[in-house]
Formats: sequence, C-alpha cells, structure tokens
Amino acid sequence: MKDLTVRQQEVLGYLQLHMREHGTWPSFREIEQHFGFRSTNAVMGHIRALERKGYISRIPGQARTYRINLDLNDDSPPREALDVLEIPVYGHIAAGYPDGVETSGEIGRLQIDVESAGIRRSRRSFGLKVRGESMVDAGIFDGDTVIVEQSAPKDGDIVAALIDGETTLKRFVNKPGEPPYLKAENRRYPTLHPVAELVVQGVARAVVRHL
Amino acid sequence: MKDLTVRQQEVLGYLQLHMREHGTWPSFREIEQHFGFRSTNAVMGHIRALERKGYISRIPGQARTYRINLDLNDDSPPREALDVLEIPVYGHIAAGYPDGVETSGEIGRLQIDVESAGIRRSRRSFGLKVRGESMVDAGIFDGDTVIVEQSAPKDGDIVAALIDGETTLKRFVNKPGEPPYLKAENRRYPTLHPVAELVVQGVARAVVRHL
DNA sequence: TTTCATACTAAGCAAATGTTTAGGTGTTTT
DNA sequence: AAAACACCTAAACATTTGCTTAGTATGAAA
Repeated sequence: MKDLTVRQQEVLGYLQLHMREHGTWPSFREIEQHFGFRSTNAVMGHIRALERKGYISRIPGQARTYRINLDLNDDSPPREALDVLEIPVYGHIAAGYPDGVETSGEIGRLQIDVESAGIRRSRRSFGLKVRGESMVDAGIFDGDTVIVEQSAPKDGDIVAALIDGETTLKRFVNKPGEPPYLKAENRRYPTLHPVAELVVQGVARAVVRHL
Repeated sequence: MKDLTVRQQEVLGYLQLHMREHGTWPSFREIEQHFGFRSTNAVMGHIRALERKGYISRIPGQARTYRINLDLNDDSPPREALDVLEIPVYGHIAAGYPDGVETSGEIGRLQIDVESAGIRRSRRSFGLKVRGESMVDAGIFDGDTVIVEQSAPKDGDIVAALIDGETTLKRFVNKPGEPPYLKAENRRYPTLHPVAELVVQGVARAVVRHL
C-alpha cells in the first residue's frame, strides 16, 4: 500500500476515532467540522485519496458507509520473547466490535502471553465469558473464558458465532459438498444445522478456567 | 430491560448482522428490503420500539447512526493495571518445588494476570503440563496447563500431589473423621484411597488450554 | 517551465435517508 | 366491549448527506 500524507493519516485516524467513540462512521460534514474545513469538498479529496491508496472502501452515494481495509499481508511470526497481550473480555458481544474497540459491554480484562493463548498479535482477539453448557463435551464449561481470534474458521474449529443477537460457542463443521453448520458439543443440545445466517466472529484459540 | 417480541429480536439481530458483515449500520430502506416490508414506516415502528425498550440508541435525523446498548447494570468494572505474573511450566515435577531459580526441568513459561489465574503474587506458583486422562471429568485434559499455587488444600480442591516420584493431578478429599485421600475425576481411574505419603505440592487455581 | 499531486474555498444539485400523517388488521389486556 | 399494543401499507415531506463543478494556492517532480 502506498504511503499516506500526514493529513491523510489524520483523516484516517479520525474515521477510526469516531467509530470507536460513537460506533458509527462520520458523515462528510462531521469530518469537515472536526478539521475546521469550510467545504465538504476538502473531505472528498481526502476520502478519495484514502480510497485510491487502498486504505478504505465505501459504497458511493450511501451515507456513513466506510470500511477500513487492514492489510494482513504479514507472514513471518517473529518468535520473540514472551509477548503479553491484553485482551478485553465480554459477557456477550453485540455489534461494533471489529472496527471499534468498544469498551462498553466489557466485563473485564485478561492478560496472557501470545504463545500460551496460541494467538497472533496481528490478529484482533477478545475474550468471551462462556455461558451455558453447550460445549461441556469439548471441555468448555459455564464460566470459562475463551480467547477468540478473528480469523477464518476451518472445519472442526470451535467458533464464536452470532445467532439471534447473542454470541454462542459452537463447533464449526464444513464438510465438502454441504453448507457449513454449527454443532454443539453436548448430547443434550441440538445441532444447529443449516443456519440461515451464519456469522462467525472468530475462532477459539484458548480456554482459561478459574477453578 | 423489557422483553422484545420475536419480530423485534429479528430486527435487532439484523442490525448486528449488517454491522458484522458490512461494518456499517443499515439504512431504513435496507432494513425494509431485508424483511420484505413495503413501507419504511414498518421499520420505524421497530426501531422506535427497540429504542423505547432501551436496546438501541440513535441520533434522530442522521443516517445509519445506531448504537446498541449492552446492559451494563453490573457494578463498576475497576479498570486497574493488571498484575502479570510469569510462571514456569514443568512437564513433571519430582522432588518438590525447586528452590532457587532452577530452570532445569522447565519446559516453558507462561504469563498471565493474577486475576484471571486466581493466584496471589505472594504465593509461589508454577504451571504443570497435564499428562493423562485422570481428570477429564473435571474438564482437565491431556496437554492442558494447570496453574498451581502453593497453599494448603481444602476439601474438594484439585491438587498437584506427589506420588511415586511423579506429580499427578487429583481431587483432594478430606472428610471429617477419616484421613484425606485423592480421587481421580475419571471413572476408569481408581481412587487412590489412603495414600501412604500424601505430599500435596499445591492447589490448582486455573487451567489454560491451547485449542 | 510545465506538469502533477496535495489541499483547500465556494456554491449548489440530487440522491439517500429519516420522519410524519393517515390509515388498516389483528391479538392481548383491562 | 373497549382500550392498548404490535405490526403493517401508502404517500408525501424535509433533512441529511454525498457529489459535482469551478476556482485558488503550494510544493514536488518531469
């Protein structure tokens, strides 16, 4: 990706800031105000530049529809010393997470080194306080904290998925030839077969249980 | 918070789904289309209901400016600096806990904040890589790392105990009137009733599993 | 110098979007 | 039975908001 000018970085930063603070993207006029511009066309120029350089995407004509493209081209995980990561823990996750590090709804924080947790610093991760017994056969109990990394799920992964506005933990099954579905690891719970809208929020990488 | 109707839950779910998939909130007309409404006022009704019941907030007149209110009725989350502890991990522990900074036998290190691990800095703690299946019914599996704190065991605690030169994980049972013994949490394993020399090395406080 | 990119002001248009008013049909509660 | 509420259609209406065109200025690159 091409480099950004100082001003363009400021604008990009403001986009993210606004998302963090308000959970919504700013309109052109809000950006204009924030920077003290006297014309929305000043905004237009920067937005176009950011788009052209690949840092954001938008849907032309629609209001407040930004999208930040984070490049995940990095490949080599540099095996350093123990790298401790601070992870927000949620009781349940609603909307707004990926682009806004929304602290409301956070019920705690957890620090663990990346190696024990099996996560990468480059990926965004969060903790999830497990509720319910649907994963007991996989050794995940009510009250456990699961560390979830935002990445694409593979068959057999335990994933945090969004169903009916609640995030639940299930095993992701993706056999060739059939659509993916979610399976609970408890005989008493049903397999959520072809789910209408399956939104995987992340893949569980580690479990921390406080005995 | 008041309960939502089925339809209202669907709308709330769609708000979150759209946020997840597109990173933006849907407009009224997008909601209308998704549910097959023929009037944006159908959307208006649901949005108003969700707002009235406290599930979302918005900025009137502005486009795509939702905000989901997670109920944070619980007390204040004290955002303090977490105290991170570095813990040596052993594959097996023979003679007691090594004094000094003996790193031989150590197979790794783990860092975690004291709160998540449920340990005190004042006490000596170490990690133990679990081998065997003797504690599966307690949700501790082969390969898990257990964080053990050196302290006196209470009845029902899971302890690291020294038996035959090997440290194993068992549940400590100490009923009044009879001598304490160790019990495996797996039907296929025997209860180690009156053990000749019962040396408890520490009490398990947390489990960390790398999925 | 000329050209190009950045960085803006200014004014206005048109589409996107939220909002209102006026109904209609059920179901549940009083 | 009446009132209250959930749920929806229909048609405007008004604001928000993206977008365009026109023009000024500066500094770097060709």
